[in-house]
This record gives sequence, structure tokens and C-alpha cells, in this order.
Amino acid sequence: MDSPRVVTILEAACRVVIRDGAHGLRMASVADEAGVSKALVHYYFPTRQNLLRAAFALSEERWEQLVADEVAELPTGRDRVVHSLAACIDTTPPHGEFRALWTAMWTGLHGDEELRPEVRTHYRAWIDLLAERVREGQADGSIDPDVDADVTAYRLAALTDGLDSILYLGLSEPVEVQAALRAACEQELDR
Amino acid sequence: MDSPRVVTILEAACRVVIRDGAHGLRMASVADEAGVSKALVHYYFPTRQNLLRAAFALSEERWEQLVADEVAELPTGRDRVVHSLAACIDTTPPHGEFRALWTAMWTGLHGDEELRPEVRTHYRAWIDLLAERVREGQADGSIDPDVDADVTAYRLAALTDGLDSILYLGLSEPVEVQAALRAACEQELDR
DNA sequence: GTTGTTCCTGACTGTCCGGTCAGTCAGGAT
DNA sequence: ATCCTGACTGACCGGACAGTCAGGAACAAC
Repeated sequence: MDSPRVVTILEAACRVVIRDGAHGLRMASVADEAGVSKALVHYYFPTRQNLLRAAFALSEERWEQLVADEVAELPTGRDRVVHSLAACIDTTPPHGEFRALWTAMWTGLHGDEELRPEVRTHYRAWIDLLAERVREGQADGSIDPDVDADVTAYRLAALTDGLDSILYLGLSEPVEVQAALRAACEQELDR
Repeated sequence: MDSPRVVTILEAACRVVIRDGAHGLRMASVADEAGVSKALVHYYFPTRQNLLRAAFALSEERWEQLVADEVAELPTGRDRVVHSLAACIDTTPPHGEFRALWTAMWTGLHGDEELRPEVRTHYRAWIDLLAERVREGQADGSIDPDVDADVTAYRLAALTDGLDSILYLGLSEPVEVQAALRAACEQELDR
């Protein structure tokens, strides 16, 4: 399923989504971007929806890998939690691109009811991963041992999501939003 | 500008947006829903975008009025803050409809760059109003006088926004989300 | 060298939908 | 009696765009 051609097309689709949004994705744009004919895109992905889903799946996979790699370098659980969250509101490459994709996927939910369970699964997994990292922090002493890891992860995930909206709206500068996240983390995690 | 005919059309448009999303709004659907011809919709609203914006403006105005009225009944600033937030994740009528509209407007941002400043203004005003209510609570003793009202309002607004996303995704039941909000309010507001 | 399979394309079609337009009609002014 | 206007309609237009299809090239397999 992932011949080089398929990957080329999916990466092109990701670039188009970042540029035009999921809703603005045209089969012809993807074909142009990939340097192939429109019919070839349909050859590998019968419908537009198939293409969109596959592109999201690919970007999601790569994003999770990227964050996991970065996080693995950090010394404490607390650092890992904070970095996981900060990555979600990072507007600079390479995180910025993934952020744009995720936002687009989010928006793409409207009008594609079948995409919802998939996004839900990813979101759930992300919260669970976050909770796990909180527990690591509690184990290594970098996070208050008395907080409930699940509740904290849930709350911080929601907060980050909201901060991302604020960022997207252009209500605050990235720097302010990052500071707000850091402050909230201190309040939630410090002993 | 708001002849009865115009209001009929705008209310029809709101119903269509709630049902089909902003992106799924068709001039023909609105016309059918309002029981008028498609041409009449164009008569009052030259373009689809005009109609969407006017519909959002109307619903926004009504929603703010509704919450303001409800909040005015409550005894303490703390109650008013909590209710303002809870109203945003209330899935039951009449709040639920407005929530759907707001989510749709949010989504409608993608692909209508000119809508963004308007949403930003509303969001900003909402945070400011919330901060004001926090200060009222500090004045009447129902909220910890040591918290920074602006920071708290900002953070709670972002959190509520994120919780709304979780709700929209169907990741948690409304009851759980409401409980999470209440718990977060306690942590942020209690002395 | 013929046959089959996979990859790939240009040209085409059908449909959906925002927007236009010529014209109808009721009612008010003159 | 005539003119005018604002509200309203049905029919139509044109562009955009997902998806189709007949067939061509490349590359093996026998």
C-alpha cells in the first residue's frame, strides 16, 4: 500500500491541506503538487475522502513519532509532559506543519462523520500517553505525587486545545500562549 | 435591515447551519427552510457569505443576551463565572443550539479569512466579561482575592474551549465534562 | 514476440450550486 | 387612469470539480 508513488501523493496532499485546508483540498491540486495526473490520484485513492483519511493517518503517525523522539531525550517526566504540550502550540517548523494538519483534520470532522471515531481514538491515546508521562514524573519526583495523573492529563490536554484555538484565532501572540501554558503547568504539576 | 422577512430568513439559516454545518449551508436549503424562493434570499443577502455572517451575528447577539439574563439572577460572582462557562458546554436547549452555531462559526473560519476578526472580537469580549465577573466575585468574597482575574479568565476560557472540543468529539459524556469544568473552577477560584 | 499485468494519462461527463435575470404583482402616489 | 416601486418568483447559466473510461507505455513472463 505504500509504494513510493503513494507516499509522494500523500505528502503532496498534506502540503495542500496545510496550504488550503482540508475543505479546500482539490484532487487536481494534489495531482499538480505531486506532479502526476489527476487520474493517478484516483487510481490509488478512489475517492477524495479516502485520500484525506490516508493523508491524515500518515501525518498523525509521523507527528507522534517526532514528539516521541524529542521527548525521549528529556531527563524528567515533568519535562516530557511540558514538552508534549508545548509541541502542540508550537507554530514553528516542523511542529507548526503538523499543527496545521491537525487543525485541518479537526475542521474536516464537520461533514465527515466517519472521521470522528478515528480522531477520537487518537485524542484518547494522546491523553493516556500524557497521563503516563505524568506518572513517570511522579515516580522520578519532578511532579507532585498527590495529583491525580488522569485528571491532570485530561485538564492539561483540554487547556492546550483551547490555547491552540486562541492561537489560531490570532487572539494572542505565540509567546503569550506559550507562557500561559507554562504557568498552567506549574500550577498543575508543581509540588 | 431587520424586516420580518429578513429575520425569517436568518432564523432559517441558523437552523440550517445547526443541521448541516456552516460549510453545508446551501442557499436553496435556507430558502426551503424559510418557505421562500431562493432568489428572495439573494435579494436580501447578495452572497452566501453575507447571509452566513448575518446569521452568526444574530445568533451571537441572542446568545449573549440569554446568558446575560441568566447570570443576572445569580447571587455571587463565583456563581456567575461558573454559569457563564457551564453554559458553553451545555448540550441541552436552548444553550445547545447556540453551542452548535458557535462551533459551526468556528469551523466556518477556515475558508473565510474575513470572518476571523469578527470571531476574535467576540472571543476577546467574552474573556473580558469573564474577567469582570471574576472581579465581582473577588469583591463579594466568593472568589480568592489573590488570583489574577485576567489570567484566571483567560485560562478558564481556554479550558472550556478545549472541553467543548472533547464534547464535540464524543470523547466524554456531557456529565463528565461538566464535572471536569466544575473541578477546575474550584481549583482556580476557591480561596 | 506475444500475452498479461501494472502503472499511468488525456479527455470527457454528470452534477451540484451560487448567482443572475426578465418578468409578475400588489399597492401607493399623482 | 397611469406610473412607479419594492417584494418576490421561476427559469436559467456557467463554472467548478469529483469521478470515469478507453487506451497507451513499460516491463515482465512464458
